[in-house]
Amino acid sequence: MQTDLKPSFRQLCADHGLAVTHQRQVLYEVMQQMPGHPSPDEVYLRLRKRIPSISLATVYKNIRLFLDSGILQEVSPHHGSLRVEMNGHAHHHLVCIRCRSISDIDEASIGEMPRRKKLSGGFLVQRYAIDVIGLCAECQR
Amino acid sequence: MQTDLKPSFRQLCADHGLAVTHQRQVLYEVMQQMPGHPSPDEVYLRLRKRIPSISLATVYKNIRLFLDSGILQEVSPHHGSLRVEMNGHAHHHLVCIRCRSISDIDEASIGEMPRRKKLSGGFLVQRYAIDVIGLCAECQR
DNA sequence: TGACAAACGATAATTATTATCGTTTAATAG
DNA sequence: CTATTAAACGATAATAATTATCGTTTGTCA
Repeated sequence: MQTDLKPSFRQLCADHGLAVTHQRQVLYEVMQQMPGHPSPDEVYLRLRKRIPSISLATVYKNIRLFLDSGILQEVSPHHGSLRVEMNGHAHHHLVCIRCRSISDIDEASIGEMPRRKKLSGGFLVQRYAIDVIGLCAECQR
Repeated sequence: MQTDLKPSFRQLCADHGLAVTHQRQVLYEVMQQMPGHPSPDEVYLRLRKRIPSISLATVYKNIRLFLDSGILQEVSPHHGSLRVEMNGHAHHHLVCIRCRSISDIDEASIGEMPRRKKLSGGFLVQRYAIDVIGLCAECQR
């Protein structure tokens, strides 16, 4: 009996020109079973239960591959290294997916968010940080 | 002649219980002159022009101190390590400043952003990533 | 001014991630 | 169905970013 996850992953790989390996297949399945925002290490620990011989490097390599192919997305578009915010005014960020540049944009220029103090679940809102993700003028050619 | 930056920094330190050292003072001044989103290393390179003997560790220690005191802010509330987004639906994030947890919230629950295709400067919008920053129910006590 | 805690500089340690390389495996042509 | 070959694997070294350690120096406050 074939599970119906396999064919869809096989298709996904075909669409992106990736070879279908056992490791990749199980990696993908394991991640699907981890809702939320797992780190590569967390994925690795889970994956080892199904493929004890798997390497952490393989996990990193394939997660990067999935991200670069657009099969998966990162939680933060700029998680790389610490950046200090030196713009004192209320503003948000334009993040270019190609050149990775971050530029500032006035809150007024993109429209205000409807502000609420409390959200469902009792979360107390302090501020909104909005990343507008797309292509900057330069990178559109 | 005293520059009027010094007294305000002195006050800032007093408010947050920090000692006023020469290194800290110049670090702060240098960062103020770097609009945008400098990295610790970029700050270090600039700062060395004014205090050649300064250590990179001192830069890191004091930036962290400033961040923890709330004197400065980070560009991204979750820059730490790579996180994979496994929630397929359109959603945004509630980021707790205390426990660092990231939970998902439906786009509908926080109100829609006014969507535009193009922004001033020719930026081509692909999607919005919104972080609602504040305190989760747990951390409010 | 002098004592003491805090901050400094140098550098070791840690963590996250990527690169290298010899071996194994999947794709596919015959 | 098997042989060829490029791609992927596992182990591990290398790199980059950040934090910890520790002996010395400096700011704070009595």
